[in-house]
Amino acid sequence: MVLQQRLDYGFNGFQVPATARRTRSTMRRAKFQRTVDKNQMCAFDVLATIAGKILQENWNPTMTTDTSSEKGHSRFDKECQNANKTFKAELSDEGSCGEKCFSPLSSQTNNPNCCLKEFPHPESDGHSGIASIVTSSSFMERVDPNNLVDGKSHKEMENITSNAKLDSPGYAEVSCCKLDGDTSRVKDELHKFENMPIESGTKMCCFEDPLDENHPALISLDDNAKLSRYNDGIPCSSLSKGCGDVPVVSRDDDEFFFGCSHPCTKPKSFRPMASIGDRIRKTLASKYSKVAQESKVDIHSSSDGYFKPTYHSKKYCYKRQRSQMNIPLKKRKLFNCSSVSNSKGFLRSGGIYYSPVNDMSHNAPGSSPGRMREDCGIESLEAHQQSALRCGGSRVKLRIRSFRVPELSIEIPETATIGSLKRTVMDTVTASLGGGLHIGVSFQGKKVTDDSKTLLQTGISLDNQLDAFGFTLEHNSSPSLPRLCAANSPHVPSLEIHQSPISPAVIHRRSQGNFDMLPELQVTNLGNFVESDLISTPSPINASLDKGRKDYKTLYTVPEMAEEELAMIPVLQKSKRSEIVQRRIRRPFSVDEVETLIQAVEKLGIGRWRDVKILAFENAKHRTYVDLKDKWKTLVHTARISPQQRRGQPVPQELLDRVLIAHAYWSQHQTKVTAQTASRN
DNA sequence: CTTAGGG
DNA sequence: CCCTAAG
Repeated sequence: MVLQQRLDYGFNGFQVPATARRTRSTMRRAKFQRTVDKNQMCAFDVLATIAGKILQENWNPTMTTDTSSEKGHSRFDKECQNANKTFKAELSDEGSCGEKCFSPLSSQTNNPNCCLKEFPHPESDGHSGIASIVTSSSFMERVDPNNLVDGKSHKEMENITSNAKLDSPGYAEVSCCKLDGDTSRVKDELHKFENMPIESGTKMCCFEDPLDENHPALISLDDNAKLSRYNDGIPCSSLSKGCGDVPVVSRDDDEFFFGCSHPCTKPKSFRPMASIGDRIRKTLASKYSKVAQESKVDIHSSSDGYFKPTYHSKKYCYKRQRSQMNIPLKKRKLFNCSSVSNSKGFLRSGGIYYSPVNDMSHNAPGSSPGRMREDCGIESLEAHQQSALRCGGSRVKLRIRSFRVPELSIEIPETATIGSLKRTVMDTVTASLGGGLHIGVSFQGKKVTDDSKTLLQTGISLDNQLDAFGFTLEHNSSPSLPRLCAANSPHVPSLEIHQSPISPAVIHRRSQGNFDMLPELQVTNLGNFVESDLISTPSPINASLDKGRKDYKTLYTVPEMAEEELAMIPVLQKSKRSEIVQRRIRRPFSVDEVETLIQAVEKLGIGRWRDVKILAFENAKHRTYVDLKDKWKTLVHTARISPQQRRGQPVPQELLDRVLIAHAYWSQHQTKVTAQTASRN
């Protein structure tokens, strides 16, 4: 058996650009600016739309190493093996919007006089939804790892940190994962803003220098913008919403909610989602006491060396989405927050995120640097407001610096290619985003739960300390613990270690509202902002806590093992934690197996799959009788279709003929028996 | 737990 | 290959 050392990457969140991206080279932060009329658009809608817009985009991971643009396997491998350098995982939009592909929107962002762009509603339905937008993106946020680990050098950490989030440019390189949005998407999504007033462009132009790289997204909200409409339970984004399984909510702007503007081929059951309001209520009921949900996306390589995420999608119904968006439809269950166990299933969604407070001007009073936020689903997004950004007497302008997605964890072999790594990251990211998102709003340290309140009623006004205003992205699956952007009462999660001979050691965080984690990690979590680590540890021994690593929040090490053993991990985790649901690795039946199956069925008949299993596949542990039944089903189907329609490893026609014969015989036999039984009765 | 059937 | 109803 070949043992293969694996690298385990723990991404504690990708950085998602606040708005559309421009060129990769400029790496500017997008600014996003909209105007909302009074009472026409609730705040949640605006945020939801923005978040959804961003997350709808197709992401394509781009790996870069070190600070240079050098790419390549050898370089990367070297980096990984040294395990003391950093890498950057940049997710970009598949090159579809490269430098040659400026949208009208982005192409004007450098012109201060033309920073606004109006996009009339494409549909000539009388609506005149127009939004203003300013883009000036800078997605590269760097951090000096040496400053994060209590002075320890980065090399001492013996791992690769990933995605530290600081907003100060000019630091040494650090690995980070980013999601770059496609500018054109912004334009598309702006169409969703119907019934919105047209605001004079000149009114908006003066807020910020579009060339300023640090300028985040801007949202212009009316003071009286209501927070209510979001209560209708519409998620702002849901990548996993295939046309079929997810209800397309009938709503004026439902097209925005993913993609299914075209009728689905198959109507499926309508499964309404819990409204955000309900979830918030539930959340408050368990305020600060629930276990922080944390999940990982584990990716194991199959025997063919191709890396597969935990889940694979089967259908792609996403508007403008490409095949890389492998969001399994069934996974939506795991995102459903109605069940705690389910919510733990796929995404280890309890990320702890350390909000780097490098921009002190935006800090809430009394908040300490390195304040910690505890998430159960998605990284809170930073929403900084600037009173200087006011425009008009009754509008509140918010600045969202970036959206972030929850922690991700992937695992790949050392020998994996960069392409494999990209695919892995891609799958992981898309999977994590697949559950859809909700927006949470907190103000002055308190979660705003009444969606029907206006901003004024909530106390959000121009003269407020706007920094006390925070937004969070929440998974649909999340139990939705409240997350506070004001760090007055951060609840520090605890740690919980699970180790087994096979399953990786996992440190789970548990939100208890108090400090009960290991002191060492407490210090770390409070004092550092490193978002995630890449830990390459071939032995579970390294998973122990006292390794002097102070910057990690999650340890997830996988011992060397063979492929088949590796596939057992989720099973063990599932049985142990009752949370991890891992799809088994696909193992196509060989011709020999098919023949064996046919022989057994010919002998035993259909419908005795357990006997077939015992008779013919006793030693094939990975073939359950359900598998055999399924295989027979597919064999029959295969035999009935034309050879041109068949896919996969071809099965000899002779075997297929036997399948048909046996199936026909036993079907008839069974029906005879049934008929005889029925006639007897 | 097995089986059957839809996804 | 997953999920679930049904027995």
